[in-house]
Amino acid sequence: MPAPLTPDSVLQGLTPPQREAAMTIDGPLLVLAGAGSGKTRTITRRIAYMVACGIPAWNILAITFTNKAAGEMRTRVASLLSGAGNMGRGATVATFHSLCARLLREFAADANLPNTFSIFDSADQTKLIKQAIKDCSLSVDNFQPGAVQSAISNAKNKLQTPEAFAVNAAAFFERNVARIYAKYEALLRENKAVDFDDLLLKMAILLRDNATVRQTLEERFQYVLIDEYQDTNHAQFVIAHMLCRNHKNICATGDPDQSIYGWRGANLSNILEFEQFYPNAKVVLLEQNYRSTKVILQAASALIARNTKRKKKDLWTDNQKGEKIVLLKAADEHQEAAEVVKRMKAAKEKEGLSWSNCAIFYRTNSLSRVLEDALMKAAIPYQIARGTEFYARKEIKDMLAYLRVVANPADSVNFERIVNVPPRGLGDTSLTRVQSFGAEFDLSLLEACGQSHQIPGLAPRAAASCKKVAELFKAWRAAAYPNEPAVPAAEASEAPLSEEEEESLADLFNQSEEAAEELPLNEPPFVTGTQHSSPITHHSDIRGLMDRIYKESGLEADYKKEDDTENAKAANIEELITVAAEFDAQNPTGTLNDYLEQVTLASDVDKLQDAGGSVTLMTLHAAKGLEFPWVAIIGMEDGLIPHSRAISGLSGNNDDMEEERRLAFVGITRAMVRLTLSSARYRMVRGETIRTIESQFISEMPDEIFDLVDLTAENDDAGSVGYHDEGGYGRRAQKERRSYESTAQRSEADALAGEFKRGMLVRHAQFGLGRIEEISAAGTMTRAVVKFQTSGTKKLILQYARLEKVDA
DNA sequence: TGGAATTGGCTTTTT
DNA sequence: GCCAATTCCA
Repeated sequence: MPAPLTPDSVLQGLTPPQREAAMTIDGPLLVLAGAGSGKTRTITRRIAYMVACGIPAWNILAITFTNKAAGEMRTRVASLLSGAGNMGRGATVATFHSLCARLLREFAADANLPNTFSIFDSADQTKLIKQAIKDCSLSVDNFQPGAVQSAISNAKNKLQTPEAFAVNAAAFFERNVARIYAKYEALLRENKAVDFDDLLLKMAILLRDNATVRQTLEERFQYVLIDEYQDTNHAQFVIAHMLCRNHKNICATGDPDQSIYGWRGANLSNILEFEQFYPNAKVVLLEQNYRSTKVILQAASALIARNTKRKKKDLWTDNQKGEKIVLLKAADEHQEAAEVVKRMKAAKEKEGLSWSNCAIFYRTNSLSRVLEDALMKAAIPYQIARGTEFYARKEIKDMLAYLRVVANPADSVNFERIVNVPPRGLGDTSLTRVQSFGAEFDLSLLEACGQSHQIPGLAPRAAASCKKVAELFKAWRAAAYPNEPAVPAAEASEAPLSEEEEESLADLFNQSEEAAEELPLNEPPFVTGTQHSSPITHHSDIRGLMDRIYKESGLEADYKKEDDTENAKAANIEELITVAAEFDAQNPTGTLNDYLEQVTLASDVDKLQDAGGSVTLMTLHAAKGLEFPWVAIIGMEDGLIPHSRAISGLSGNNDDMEEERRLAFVGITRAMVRLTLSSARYRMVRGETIRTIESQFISEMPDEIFDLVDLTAENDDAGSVGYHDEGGYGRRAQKERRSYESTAQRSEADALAGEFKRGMLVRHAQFGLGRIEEISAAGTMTRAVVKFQTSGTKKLILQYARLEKVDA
């Protein structure tokens, strides 16, 4: 019997500031929660407190950053509210993206969206952008899809429609992006799809322009809480504030020092200027840290103090002082990884930790490989926070593409992906014909396939193959949506195949038909052929649909005939089917769209298991919000942390640099007891070994908190060229021969990088006297940022700049 | 048309 | 060094 829920009982054990935050439920509230200050605890208690005060849970909306965080919050709130009966049920806890997806489905008509839209992931998006570029008769070489994609994404985050974007587009590039953007939007519409950014943009615009919808939702969500507010972008800002326009019951929690998503459009001023926006807002600071040792906190505070864009906040802790931070300098990345692993193992044994107490962070995903090798060699279990990796596999994407087309037959992007997978004799030439036919009569690719017999110039065999595919999809669609009248496209393909056509296709479709026949008739819920059973309406059966597609599409036969031994593809699909079965079990009323949405909006951290008994590897970004007793951050090098892209400072200010510093701060503050920061003197980057420089962030923290472990032989300056034994043969030798010159340049660059150091006084023939502010090694080029006394700050390439050292 | 072989390009972070 | 896209060949 859970204790009765009273406001007092809910607040038990909170500190005065936490209590104040939890008890402020009406009006705007900003909770500035330092790292490890018990924010989640405060938020969950706050929700429970509201319910205890008589606010029904279904009037409460909490928005988190990841699905995992949402899940955790849901669980914690549920256990706090277990004694609250009905009043405690029905709170909405979701991420911005999943919330918007859900609401846009509910208000599809108001949002001017088709009722079953698909959500395109970045890969789909890229394909569509490429097509848009081509459709604008521009070249993919001149307009890099990636660059266009981020330009469009930025525009969407700022709620700029193509028209609005065009108005502001002055330069050549922007003007063309405006055209591409408009075309891209048209293509999305044709595919009945929205991209990630659209979920936010369309919801924001709907709330902004449609008073009825706004009122409905404002009544539904009378209390709104937004976590990780420092990472919200403009669209999210608009959504949040439109939802609270009248009641103003908005609680934003976050920490400006942990804002690490500026590159994705997050706008730090959302949190910095919260009080300007709501002049009567209450602000609560949570400054006491319960997580880390004094030493770790000291390091973190010293580092973050270098930033200018922040709200001053003094973290303190009652925890013990703790051990010094290990500053590890290795000769190369292999030694670095081996040593980190060795020390982790030692710490585990000495201090009685479990593997799941340990985590290793890095700036870029590519750094995980060396670590994996080292961990495998040491036979240590590990997990990588890369849940999306599984979904990125070809066979998985193919399978999901089938499902996506079933859910949304207008999705030509995904249809194109699998129309010839497994091979069905539909190559480029055939497909182009189908495409142009579809374009002419305003049909989706699948619809065009259904009418393949009318397509001029299409080889009979290809036409028959098209028709067959269209029929497969018709059958799957009917099975998945038993209550739906047959779609027109399917009707168009009524004409039965001629005998000849059947015959000529026999070899292509042989396996799949056999497989279909083999399906046991009573194996629920599907029966072969066009018989209609309708289990889906009553019970989610993604698994059944997937099973059926796997067999009938010919994928299974295709994968299984592949050279025996390790049948990785088939195994992965089986894994996918297993996971789908879990979805069915957990979401009995879930639809195909729900499933696809979950899969598409899943993030890396979402897949992490808590007590897996294994070491956790992840990027610094993914580490946000987590904590571990033992932490190592590898690759503490200039160009990595801070990343070279931030150093080169294309944005012209040092916002990027500050964000990198915050990223390091986030990493450091994840550690509870032990922290190791490591760097490698030489590191292989994209197949080239480069000489590295220690991260400037190291020098921004006080020396005395470090315990230096230097494994590099200090005499390698002269002999550095021969450091790496190159076994030169094969393609590598070829490449080496070709790039002999650049190799020579590189050792010169290495030498230069060794010669010039940060802080050094130098003279330039043209710019005069200056001081080196940064040094960065980037491939064959070593760059220096030099602040000149009279000519300002310049970025120079050392090889060409001919700098002279000046002795003070 | 489809598979194999070669080449060029490239990497920051993710909903 | 790795991957995707392109080219080459049966």
